[in-house]
Amino acid sequence: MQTITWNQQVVKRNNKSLVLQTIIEKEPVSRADIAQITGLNKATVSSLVNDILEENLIFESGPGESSGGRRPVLLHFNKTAGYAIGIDIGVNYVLSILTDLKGNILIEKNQPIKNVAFEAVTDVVSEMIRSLILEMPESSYGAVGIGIGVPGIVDKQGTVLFAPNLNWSNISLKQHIEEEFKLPVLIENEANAGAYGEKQLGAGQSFQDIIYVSAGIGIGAGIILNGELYQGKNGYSGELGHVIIQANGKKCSCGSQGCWEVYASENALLEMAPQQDATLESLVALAEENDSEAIALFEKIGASIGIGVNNIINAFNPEQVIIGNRLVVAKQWLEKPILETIQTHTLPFHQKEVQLQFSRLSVHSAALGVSAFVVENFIRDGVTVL
Amino acid sequence: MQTITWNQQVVKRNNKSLVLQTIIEKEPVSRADIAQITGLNKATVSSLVNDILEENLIFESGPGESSGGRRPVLLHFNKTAGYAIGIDIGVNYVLSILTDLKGNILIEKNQPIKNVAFEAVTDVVSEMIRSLILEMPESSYGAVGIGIGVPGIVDKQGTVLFAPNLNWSNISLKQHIEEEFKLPVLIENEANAGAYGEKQLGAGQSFQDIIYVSAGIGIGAGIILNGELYQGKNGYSGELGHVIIQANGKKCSCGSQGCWEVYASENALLEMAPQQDATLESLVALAEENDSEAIALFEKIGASIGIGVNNIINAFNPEQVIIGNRLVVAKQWLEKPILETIQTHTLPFHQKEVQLQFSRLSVHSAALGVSAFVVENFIRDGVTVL
DNA sequence: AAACTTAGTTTGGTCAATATACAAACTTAG
DNA sequence: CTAAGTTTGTATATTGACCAAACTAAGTTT
Repeated sequence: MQTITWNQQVVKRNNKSLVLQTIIEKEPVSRADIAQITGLNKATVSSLVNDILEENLIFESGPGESSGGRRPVLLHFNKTAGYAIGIDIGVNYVLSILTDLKGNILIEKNQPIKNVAFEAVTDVVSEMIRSLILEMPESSYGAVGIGIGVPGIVDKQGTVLFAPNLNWSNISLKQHIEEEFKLPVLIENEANAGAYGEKQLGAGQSFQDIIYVSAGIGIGAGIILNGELYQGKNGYSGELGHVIIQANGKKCSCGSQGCWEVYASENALLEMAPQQDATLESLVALAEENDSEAIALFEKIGASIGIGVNNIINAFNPEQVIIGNRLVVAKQWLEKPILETIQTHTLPFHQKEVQLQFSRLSVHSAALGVSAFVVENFIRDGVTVL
Repeated sequence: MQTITWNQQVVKRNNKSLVLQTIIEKEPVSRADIAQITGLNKATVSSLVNDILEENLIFESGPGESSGGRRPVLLHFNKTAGYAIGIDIGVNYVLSILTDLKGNILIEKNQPIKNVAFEAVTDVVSEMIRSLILEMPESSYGAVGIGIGVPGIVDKQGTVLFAPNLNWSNISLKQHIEEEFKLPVLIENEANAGAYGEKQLGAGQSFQDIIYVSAGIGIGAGIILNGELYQGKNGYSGELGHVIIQANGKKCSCGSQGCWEVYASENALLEMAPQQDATLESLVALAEENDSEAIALFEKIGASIGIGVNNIINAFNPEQVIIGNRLVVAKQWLEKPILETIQTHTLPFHQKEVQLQFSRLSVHSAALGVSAFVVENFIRDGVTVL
């Protein structure tokens, strides 16, 4: 049984968080505006704002326009009160970014990797973090945390249980990085991270129920319900790539048969290509030259993606489906077959208002997602403790 | 933006609810126990308990066992302070129950129907409600509400958007019943109701993430995440019966192809049966006589159910999957092929700890689910208003 | 210049939770 | 059969958070 008791401290913490969130979303904004938006009393807002001012998370600027009376003091979110580090570990690269508290990228580093052994990768990651911290501007709070996205199954303790493409299993990544840097560290599945990134900073900002499909070498998915990432029982859900769309179909590397990703991923694309040495990029190049074979290939993949998206819509009835990761470069040829498949398969009631979109943050979805996560944790826990 | 402000009233409401919930779950229980369990101060508990006593929702009984000091006053939930009405509208029957506030069934009425026209069905429903109210014992609050489960898509306003098997569309059921009885009315999809029933009173009581598969004439699903029913954007989610498990497969009545329910529902079973006039009951009778053809048929259906359950587990990573509704009578022959399909298809990490179970409430899942919903709403809203 | 508006602060009040002290009722050791 | 210790539950005063209302500040409108 969950035993959360409610008292005045909880009330204050929540209201303070509400005021801060309002400032972040609506800046510049006056105290009077906040009172109006939140329904809190002017006096309460004033008091809470003063608390937050002392914490350096917001600042005042010169008076704004009068609307017929005294001019308001405008409040702004101090997005450079601290910085977050976001890392995206891919199968053949490590991408790292330093962002301010609003998710703007200040520094970006990208390093190809060949050796995917745990020690080799974490060496690269550590080195990148060190250099980001060195190059970071001065600020009140410094680095507020490190977020890492991983292409694999991660549990709630930050252990990478299984990452087939990296050949990792049971790696205590969070503990390892936390010990080295003594900062809050958070590990998330790459698709979950991408979903959160798009929700906070990209294509999904005005939606509450979003499914983000990470269509890359395999297929993963991040599921956002009621505005929050759904994590399943053990923290690992969203293995939508292994939903069966063809009973007794082609063998999948997971041991099952007929999984979605066998028909709709980058791997599926390359396997179906007639060329021996095809890459996603080479096929896109062909399609751009109007090569009908390449275009037909993309359309076939698109139809298969559509089958899975149909399943997602019927199962979750989300407001929005976002397609992300590498296959986005072929959007031009994929979009139509996906939409057609939905139109001919999905229940009309579910189809009616759902939005299909492609990633807006491109390669940064996952890194921005974990960095946004870090910021959220900092704002929620870190500051109220002060 | 959601603008929930927090104040002392909210605190009190939540703490009061916490205390009442504790009494319901742990009765008989003393004030001191509650303070210990909830973390609230003894005095606070005392005051809140007195409030709830005045509302007649709990009562005191003689002193309990001493544990070395003064003997405690035991508190009990007054489960007969009011009664809830639960209705399950099926394709060829209407089942109605009167329950106390703990979900015990006091009166049950079941009436077969042939005419599924809206007016005919609501006449039956109204008549049943009237007679239940007449037969209801005296109590402080009387009938606290009416819940109705419907085999179709229901929106958050209680309108039945589409119920193919009843041939209903756009029926303002909630409004209609509310006007007649002047009681709170709540409409829910049959599978959602069943899921909630099993969660509160049946097989799912100790789990937080549950998928309830309603395997009947069609297939529906109720999705419980973090202990709460997931309702999707418009209140209609969980159309898992129309997830595609065979791309370009058999035509489905929904207009799509290869939907799960085309392969795994009661309809699928009857269609595959060699006998012209087969029914679920006749096939079960055959299987009980060891008819190998009938048994093979159930096993085939079981394997198809397994494919869909695999998809559910990989997508949601739930703690428990409950199979309910009519096909449960064939549990004996279905269980093994379902489990085998999961073992050979589902990701090992997801498979590891998930429970597969069959409904414990049998035909009452849905009716008990809506009735439990009514009780919950009453306890949460109804009483705090007093 | 007077009247009105709007922004933000100060003051005093209310309410819920809490700490503390205490009474009631029971057990146990000698 | 006491006396000491425990446990349950209540009474009282305090704390702290929000709020309403009065007030100051700084503008606009007529």
